[in-house]
Formats: sequence, structure tokens, C-alpha cells
Amino acid sequence: MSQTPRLRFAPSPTGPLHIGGARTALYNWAAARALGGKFLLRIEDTDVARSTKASLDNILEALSWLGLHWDEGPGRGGEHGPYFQSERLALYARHGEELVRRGAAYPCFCTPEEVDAMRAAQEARGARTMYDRRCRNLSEAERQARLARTPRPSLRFALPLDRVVRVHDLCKGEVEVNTAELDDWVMLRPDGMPLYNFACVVDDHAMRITHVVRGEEHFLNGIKQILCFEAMGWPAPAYAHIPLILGKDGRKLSKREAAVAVLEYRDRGFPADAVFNYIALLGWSYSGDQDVFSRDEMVARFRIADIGKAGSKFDEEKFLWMSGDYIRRMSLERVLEEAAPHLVRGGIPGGALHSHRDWLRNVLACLQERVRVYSELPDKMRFLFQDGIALDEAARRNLDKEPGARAWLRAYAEHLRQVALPPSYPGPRGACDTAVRLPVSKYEPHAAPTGLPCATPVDLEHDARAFAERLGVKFGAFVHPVRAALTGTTAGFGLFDTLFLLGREQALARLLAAAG
RNA sequence: GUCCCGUUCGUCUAGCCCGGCCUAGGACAUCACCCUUUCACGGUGGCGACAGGGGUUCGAAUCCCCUACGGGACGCCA
Repeated sequence: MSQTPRLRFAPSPTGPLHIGGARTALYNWAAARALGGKFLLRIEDTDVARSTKASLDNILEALSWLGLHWDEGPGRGGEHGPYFQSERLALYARHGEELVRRGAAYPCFCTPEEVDAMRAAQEARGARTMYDRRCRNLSEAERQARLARTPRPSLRFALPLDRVVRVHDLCKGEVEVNTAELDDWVMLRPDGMPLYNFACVVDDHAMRITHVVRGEEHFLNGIKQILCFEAMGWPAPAYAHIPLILGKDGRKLSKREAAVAVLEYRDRGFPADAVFNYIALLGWSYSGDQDVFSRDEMVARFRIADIGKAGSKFDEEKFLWMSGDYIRRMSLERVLEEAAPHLVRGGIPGGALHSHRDWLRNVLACLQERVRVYSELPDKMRFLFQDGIALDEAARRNLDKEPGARAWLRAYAEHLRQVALPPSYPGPRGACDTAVRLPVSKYEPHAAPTGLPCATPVDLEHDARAFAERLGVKFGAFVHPVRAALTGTTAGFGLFDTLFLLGREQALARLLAAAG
């Protein structure tokens, strides 16, 4: 076993890359990295009717987004290409013939209709459905006669009868299967298109694949493939058949309960790193007490044998938590960059990204620990861009809770005229935003330079406390109506960060409007 | 139906291979409290599991058997 470890992800482009496929790809990728080998991508597009360009693009995009970069494959080339099975037909034909010569494969003249009928009859009898091998037992004369009539038959693998195959599955362990459980599977269609098991064997060999990590549904295919490798006289790779991802109800993950396409999570505003991390955790764990880890950390510890043997349920709550955790740990510049498309889609003026970058960065700083996905951002910052604000019900109640509240607001607005608030968006804010870093925390004393053209959030708070005292109002009571007037809601980030970011014109107008 | 695999807190899991360190650890969720101008974040604490039954053993979550339940496969799909 001195050969370079080579692993592959081999999706068929018949739909968008879903969570389960992504996890399979991820484990193959991680194993390749952990073993110091190569990770390749091979496209199994032999089902012409169902393969689409859109699916292919989706898969490529999703893998790239997740950072699962392949060393060989579409767009990257490599010595063992082409990496699309539909472009390797001559190879399959040649090896098919070879197997016929060796007596390990035979032409089958049955039509799909005949096979379907056979299956239906077996089903009706309650028997196991299996090809009855009628073409395997044809006499040589009969075979030649049929060949004359049907020059292009399909090709079936002549399965060794009644043999026990023992495999050491890297995930499942030792398993024995009697070939009586299997039937003579079709290797090649009459039109020369290979079927899964055959194309897989030919390509895994041609591409020097050493380890195959794939879903448990392929376990019996693994047995068929091992037998095929054997018939070809080739060494088979090591297999690991891993359990499937289940939905909340314990059944196969379905679209009903969660988004299944990887790119849907991107579009909902999950950071790629968080998706990578969460998917990795579905059936594998970094350690007993650490759930959040980087790609490098994972690679350093990953071993195929450690993949869990029981199916795991997909828990969107934990996924959301993890997404928020990643966003919180990210640099502001990165948040700004990654959130940008979501802001624009959410109706935030795209121009602000350029004209008010510093201001926006401050806004995001205040929101960073308050969202779980980027797409929650627009709704939480929209009030900063509006001219005036409508109050929700809870906010309205806060205006009426204290009898004098409206009067305080009017007085506060008047008072604020004397205070150097930065201009409201889209006015120019300049130094106010570059020099002041939000959010202001009482744990980290504010160190804004003096001589700023505007009051900082800390200044504003000192000022407001003094103002409330002069008014004879408890600060806590004062602050709620102000928030309601400024933001239209009762929730949000620090009030004086809010006031600072909202700016002069809007603050005064909203205070006055709420005062009635 | 037949064959294969699995089963630790509600969920993801550590521990299991190499029995004792397990009064079973962590995380999400949940509850309480603290922090606090709200919401979050953060902190502290609580609730909460070895599917059931038999063995083996001085001792079993860990080894063996049975049962139950769950999943997968049985395509000219992959």
C-alpha cells in the first residue's frame, strides 16, 4: 500500500447538491487531505435522461463554495481524465468485451419491458425480485442466433453463484454477503452507456482510486463492484459505507422539513465555514468537547474509521446557532463582504456599501451578535434608511406607559438641537464613523479621540443621563420611549449607538413625530 | 417478504475496539439566575440518556445471545 491515497466524489448531475451529498464529498475530501492524498471529482452523467447542465453547475458551485476543492476533475484537468463518464464510453466498451471474453459477462437480449414484467410477476408471487438469468443460460447456438437478430444487446455481469463475499468495510466493519442476494446486474446498455456499477469499477481503477467513501445505500453495490474488480483482475479500493442523514422524524431527510440543497443555505445567509462545520458534525465529531473547528483542525484529526455507524438527524436549530457563532467570531470587514449580497437583496441601498462603508461597518458591528444568518440583517437595519418610522404595537405602548413620555420626547428633541449629532444617512459622516468604533461597551472604555466633529455614543449617553435627571425621570423609564420613537420597535442594539448611527435629522424628526 | 446495518440526554455526540478512572462528559434546545437602557451576546446553575431482557465477569454503556424498534438494499437510477 505504498500508492498515493486517492479519493473521489462522484455525483450524478441529476439535481442540486444536497446536504447528504455534500457530507459525502466532505468526508472524501477530508480523508484525502488527512492521508496526504488527492481528492478528485468525477461526474457520473450516464443517465442521459436525468442529467442536466443546471445540476452540474449547481454541484460545482456548491462544492467550491464549501471550499471542497478538487485536485483533479472538471475545470482542473488531471492525468486520468476525462472526468465525465459520458466521455469515456470507449473505455467501458473495451472492458465490457474483455469481461465477455473471460466469461464474466454475457449479452442479454431481454428488453426493459420483459424485465419489468418478470419483476412484476415475481412481486405478485411475493418472491424476491431478481433477473432470472435466462440469457446467461443460452446455448452458444441460440446466443449466436439472437445476436444476429439483435446485434446490440445489453451486457450483464455473470455473478458468481452462491458464494459468500467477505468485506472489511472501513465504516461498518466485517460483513459477509452471499451472492444469492444479488442478481446479474446490467453493465452496459444497448446504446453503449454504462450503468453505475460498471462505470464505477472501470473508472475507480483507471483513476487509481484507493478509498471510496459513500452512502450506505451503495453497500450492496460495493459487493457487486468487488466481484467485478475481481473478474477484471484488478485490486479493489477500500470501501466505507456511511449512514444516511435523517430528518427530524428519523426518516430520510426530505425537502418538507428542511432545505436540502447546499446553495439554499448559502442563499439564506449561512457562512460557508459554518455549513462545512455543521455538516462535518453529522456523523463525525472533532472531540468530546469541541464542536466548532476549522478545516485544518478537522483534517488533522479526521479518520474514516471514526465516522459514526448510526444515522444522524439534521437539526436546524443547532445549525442556526453555529451559523450565528461563526458570524460573531468573524472580522467586521468579512461580515461586511459576505453580508453585502444579502443586504442588497433585502432592500438596503447598494450604494451605501461604497459611499457609507465605515458607517455600515459600525452598523454591522452592532448587529453582528444579534443575527444567526446574514439574511436577518436587512430587517434589523432598515430603520436607519427610512425617512420617518412607523411604530409597532409594543413601541406604541411604551409611549403611553409613562404619562409624561411624549413631553419628554419633545423636550429631548429640543435639547438634542444643541448636541453635535452626525448627519443622518445619506448625509456625509466622515470622521464620525471612521474614528468611532461600535458597539460601545461598558467593559471597554471608549477611547474616541477628542476634537471629533460630533458627539460619540458615550457622550450621548452621559448627556442623556444628565438630561433625564434634570427632567426628574429615571433613566430606565426615559430610555424606552426614546427607543420606541427612534426605531419603531422595542428591541435593538444600544440606544446611543442607535442614536449615533441614526443621525441628527432623523432623530429629531422621529422624536418630534412620536411626541405628537 | 428476504438480506445487511444500527440503537448513549428531545437533538448532535464523547466514552465502546483495549471491561473498573462513568455518581456517563461536551454542544444545541429548554428552564432559572447574573450582567443590562430593550433585544441579543456572555457568565453561572438546573432538567435530561446507556432501547428491553438474558448471559459472561469480582465488576458491563463497554463482551456474547435474544427481542423490540429504526434505517438501508432488492432498477437497462446513481
